[in-house]
This record gives sequence, structure tokens and C-alpha cells, in this order.
Amino acid sequence: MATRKYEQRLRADSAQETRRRVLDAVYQRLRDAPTEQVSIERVAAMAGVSRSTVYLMFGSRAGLFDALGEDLRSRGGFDRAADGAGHTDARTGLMASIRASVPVFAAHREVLRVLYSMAQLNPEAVGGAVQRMGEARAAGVTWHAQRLAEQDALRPDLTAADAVHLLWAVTGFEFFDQLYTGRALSADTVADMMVAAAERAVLRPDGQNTTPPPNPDALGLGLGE
Amino acid sequence: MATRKYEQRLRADSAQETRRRVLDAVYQRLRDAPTEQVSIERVAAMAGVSRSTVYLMFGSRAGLFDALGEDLRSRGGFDRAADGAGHTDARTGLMASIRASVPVFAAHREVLRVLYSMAQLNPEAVGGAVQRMGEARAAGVTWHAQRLAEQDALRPDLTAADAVHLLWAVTGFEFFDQLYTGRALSADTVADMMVAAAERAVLRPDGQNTTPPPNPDALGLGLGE
DNA sequence: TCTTTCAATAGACAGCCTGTCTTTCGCTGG
DNA sequence: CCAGCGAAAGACAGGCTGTCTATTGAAAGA
Repeated sequence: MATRKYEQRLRADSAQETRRRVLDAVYQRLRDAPTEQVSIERVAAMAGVSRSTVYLMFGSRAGLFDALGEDLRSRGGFDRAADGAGHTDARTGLMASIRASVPVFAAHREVLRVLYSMAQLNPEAVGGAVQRMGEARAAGVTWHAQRLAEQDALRPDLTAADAVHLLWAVTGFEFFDQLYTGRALSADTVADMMVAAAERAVLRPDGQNTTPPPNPDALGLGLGE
Repeated sequence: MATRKYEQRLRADSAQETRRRVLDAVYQRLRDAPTEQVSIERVAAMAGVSRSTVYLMFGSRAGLFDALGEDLRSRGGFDRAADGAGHTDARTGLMASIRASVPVFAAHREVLRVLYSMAQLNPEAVGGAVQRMGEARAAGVTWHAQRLAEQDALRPDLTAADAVHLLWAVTGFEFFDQLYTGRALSADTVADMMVAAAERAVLRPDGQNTTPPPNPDALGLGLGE
């Protein structure tokens, strides 16, 4: 007996919805109790779904977290935050990128924290989601450094490669969180600091900016001589 | 029957040695396979000890990692790295501190990575060891910022508190590892970058790094204590 | 020497978790 | 009406934690 053709559109829709519920449940769980161990069992219960359904949909624990990362990447606002491409000026483009990413970091802080830490302990545990996010960010940072070099906005003592390294360290979630959580600062304050840090780390000191350098006269006599 | 008095010195010595073997085993395990889950069972087997002995000695899994952190703190070289107090000049003191800490970070990178990540996921899981290390570092950073302020070496647009925040972010293990592992740079290169980043982030732009210290008398008793 | 005492050990147990399997249910859609 | 398939239920093996009890063996005292 030949198999009948099946469309199953309604079924597919409901599956999609179930998937959504599960992802929301993990997100919620990570947000509410980031320090507790997340068991698939619990997540499934929160989503009103059987544990075996989760395995069916995501394949494994890692697959679930991978999907969460991907979900965050597509819905969390990372896309908009990624490019500061709307600007002709490389400097302002960089600053815009940083300022755009901070609210995203802050909004999803707990969940990102868990994903990043899990990835540190075992990259496979999040199925490469964090790694992919990192690659995207690396590309973005490289692009920015390139543009800054082209517009001769880099410090004279830096190569473009050095700038990539420094920008990488100074614009990432880890750096953000050192200030936001580690020092209990507001997102706005952190944004200011990250912008300032990036500026001072890689940009020509003489160039004019959103933060004009302090008046040289003010310093004069303060030190040594 | 009255209890006899017991000294048990030899016993205590052997216990100490066993403890050492267990701690070495965890360290080794974390270093060799940082991405795999460390089970007490495995560690005990590596140390040639019963699992229950580990629980007896350290109380719990968390206690074991706490002890490891403490062990690292006392034997890993953090003490020497912590203070750049041998210098009268606040600037060079800061730089010396940073340069001293980098080799320690690099030497224990894998183990520190695991401890820090575990602490992020659940501070209790490492029994406060990481938190204590953080507090010590915070105190050190505050001290440096204070001295820089006193010697008028901070950027004019920064408060001492701001300097603490920035130094915190730029001198820590996380920042180090973003460059060392994240960008695959050598420890020496990272040290240079961290020094440069700290310098540019918080120090007066006009002063040379090699600038002679201001009037030594100004410091007075600051160091000895 | 010979006994006392207790640190160190071994091992059993309950409980939680993961990942895989088989079986059953019940809705969709021809 | 009923075939097909997505979803659920639940059993299972295996690994881990933390606790508890029983055992042992050697140092310390007499």
C-alpha cells in the first residue's frame, strides 16, 4: 500500500508553537534561576510538554541550548546591534555599534551569562551557538578596525590587527558584564565606559569626537616639573 | 572510663599528604580535560583514595573546589602578583602589578577558567573561593586607584571611583583570557596590551610612563603597613 | 608489650539526572 | 471512516551526588 501524501500544516503549526513554548521555558528558567541547574525535566514541565518531546525536537540537551542561542541571536536584537554601518565615519560607526549592543547585553544578561559560561566549560554543551555568535562578532570587529585604518583614525602605534584584538576585548559581553554585574553599574554608565575605553584604546588621541579630549591647558602644571 | 589524651602527629601528617594528593588530582584533571565534567569519583580514583575520603576531607564537592581555589591563591603566586607595592611611583606600581599577574593567569589558565565559569553559573559551587579572590583583587585595584589619584596621575576627567571600575575590567582574568585564549595571543603580548589598555584608560595622557615619581615625601607611611 | 582510641577507608544506599528506547494516544486529512 | 504521523508516556540503563554505617589498622598511652 503506497503512502498517502500528507501536508500536516496544522500539525506543523502546532509543533512550531510547542517549540516556542519550550524555548520560552528555558529562557524563563535561566532568567529566574540562573544559578540553579537546569534540567530538561523541569523545562519540559514548565512548557507543559513531555521530556521525550524535548528530545524529539532538539535532539539533546546541547541542541536545546543551541536553539536557544540561535533564537536569541535572531530575536534578541543582535542583528541591529551588530553593524554600525549606517555611518560614513568609522569612528561614529564604532561608537554606535557599541552603544547599540549594550542594551541587548543588559536585556538578556542572565541568559547570556549562562550560555557563555557553559560554553567556556564545554563548547559542545551549547552546540556551537556561542561560537557562532563569537565568529560573527569577530567579523564585525575586524570590519570596524579595517575601516578605522582606512580612515586613518587608528592610533599611529597600532596595527589594524592590534586594534582588532583590543576592540575584541573591550566591546564584548564579558567586558560589559565585568562592569555591569561585577561593579553593579547601570547599563548607561557601562555604555559610556565601553565607548570611552574603546576610544582610548584604539583611536588617535588627537581626533575630535563625541567626547572631546580635556583641555590641555587644564593639565599643565599638575605634575613633576 | 576516662578518655586518654591523644596527639596523633604522624596521623595528621599523612592526612595532609593525602589532602595534597587529592588537590593535585583535581588540578591535574581540570588542566588535562577542562571541558569534561569532573566527578568526585574520578578525582578520588586519580588520587588513589576512596570517594568517601574526599567527602570526609572537604565536606562536599563545593568544598573541594573551594579548597582548590584557596590552594591556588596561596601557592599559585597570586600573593606576589597582587601588590605592586614595591614602587613609590603609582604608575609604575600599577604596571608592575599587571605584569606580575599575567604569568600567573597564563600558568593556571585552564583551571582558573573552570573555576571562574563555575562561579558564574553558581557561586556556591566553588564555595566562595572565587568571590574571595575577587574581593582581594577589588581591594588591590582600589588601592592602586587611590594612589594614582593622590599622585595626580589619573585622567582629569575621571573620578577615583571611575578608575576603579575601569581598572577592574581591564586587569582581571576575564580580560586577560579574552586576549590570551580568545585571540590566541602570547602571554607577553597580552601583558603589553593590558598594560597599554590600563594606561590609556585611566592615566593622564600627557605623562610619560617612565615619568619619575612625584615627591616621595607625599607618600609617607603609605607602604609599610 | 599490649590495649585503647580514633582517623581513614570501604561500601551500600536513596535520589536525581540524562539519553534512548518502545508503546500508546489522538488528531489531521485523504 | 480510517491511515498515517506527531506527540506523549513511561520504562530502562547508566552516571553522578551526598549520607550513612561498618571496618580496619596504626599511633599513643599504660
